[in-house]
Amino acid sequence: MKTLVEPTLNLPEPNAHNHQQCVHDALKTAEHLCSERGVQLTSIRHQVLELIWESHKAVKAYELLDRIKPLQNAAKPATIYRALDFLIAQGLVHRVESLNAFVGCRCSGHQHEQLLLICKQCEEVEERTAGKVMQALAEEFRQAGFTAHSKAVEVHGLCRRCAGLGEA
Amino acid sequence: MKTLVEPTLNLPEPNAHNHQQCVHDALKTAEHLCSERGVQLTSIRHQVLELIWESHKAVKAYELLDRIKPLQNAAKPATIYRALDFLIAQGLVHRVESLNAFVGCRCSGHQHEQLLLICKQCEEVEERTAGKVMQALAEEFRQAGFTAHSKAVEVHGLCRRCAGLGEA
DNA sequence: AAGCGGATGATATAATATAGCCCATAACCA
DNA sequence: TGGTTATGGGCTATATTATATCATCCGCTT
Repeated sequence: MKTLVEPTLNLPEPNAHNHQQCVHDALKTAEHLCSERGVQLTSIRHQVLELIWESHKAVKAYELLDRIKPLQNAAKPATIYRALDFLIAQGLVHRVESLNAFVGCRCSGHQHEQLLLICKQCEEVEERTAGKVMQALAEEFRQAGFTAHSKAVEVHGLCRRCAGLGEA
Repeated sequence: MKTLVEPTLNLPEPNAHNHQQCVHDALKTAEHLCSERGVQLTSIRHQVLELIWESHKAVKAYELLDRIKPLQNAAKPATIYRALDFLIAQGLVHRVESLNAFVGCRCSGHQHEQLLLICKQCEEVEERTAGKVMQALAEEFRQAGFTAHSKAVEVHGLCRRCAGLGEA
């Protein structure tokens, strides 16, 4: 299986962190989880996950398709959507509803419902556990007599860095 | 301008309320707001709004298109999307991101960010102000240094009635 | 070898949304 | 009066996102 990494070359890497490490951890975690669960993190699925983790931006399905073609010549939309379905089912990827796009999940395997902070400027998505928010939601559900199955809390705005640059 | 109402005939109207009154109020409110704001609630926009309010379910753009054709023979996708853009900008309609669908807004003209409770069974959307949730969100934003521009809090699950029926 | 299930290949098409150009109307102003 | 602009909307085309369906392959079990 070919690999994709090509250490992000000289892309301006926005948030100060060791992204290679970050990707590496995410992939290792995914491998362990799938192995534990007895599900197959196949070559295609692994490649899609790797592509998603190339940045912390939400990425579109057809963008993934274009980018996987050099590696999987036969790739078609269904190829990507099937891989995404799997990755989402395993909690390895979030679907960002408001963008029709996908982002790597940092809390893979945990059950936390997440808050996604989506920066309009740099397009990066920050994931937060936001316990208080989820508690307050739970109380709303109780009052409304609503049985929640899935929560999508997506907020668009400016991240700290981009807001800071705007002011400067 | 033709009208659409045809008093919901014998559709099983789920939630116990006077829906005709409900629609009437929504339309009147919309008319007043647009007039106050000096924007045009044109015939097409009014018809689209009326169609959206036919139920409390989220409705798809192309469903609206099909349903408006008897009245607006020339209607094309852009006809609907333009009307929707307007109605959303005026806060008269919510876009439900997780469904790519649209629902009438009950708090038109107010600035409240809303919580949308979307029932998987009856497909109705309940809108709640959820002050505590929004407060908790605000606190998260502060911690994250995030400047929020739009919040979409959409939850899928079962409404009180449908959950009740399930148990029964 | 036969049969099974999961993953993928291959083709087609459905569903959702926007771009771009033109024209009609109304409001405003020189 | 005539020019100019802004807004709404018709029309054609096309972009983008997503799924359905059937065939094939591969590893595993019997």
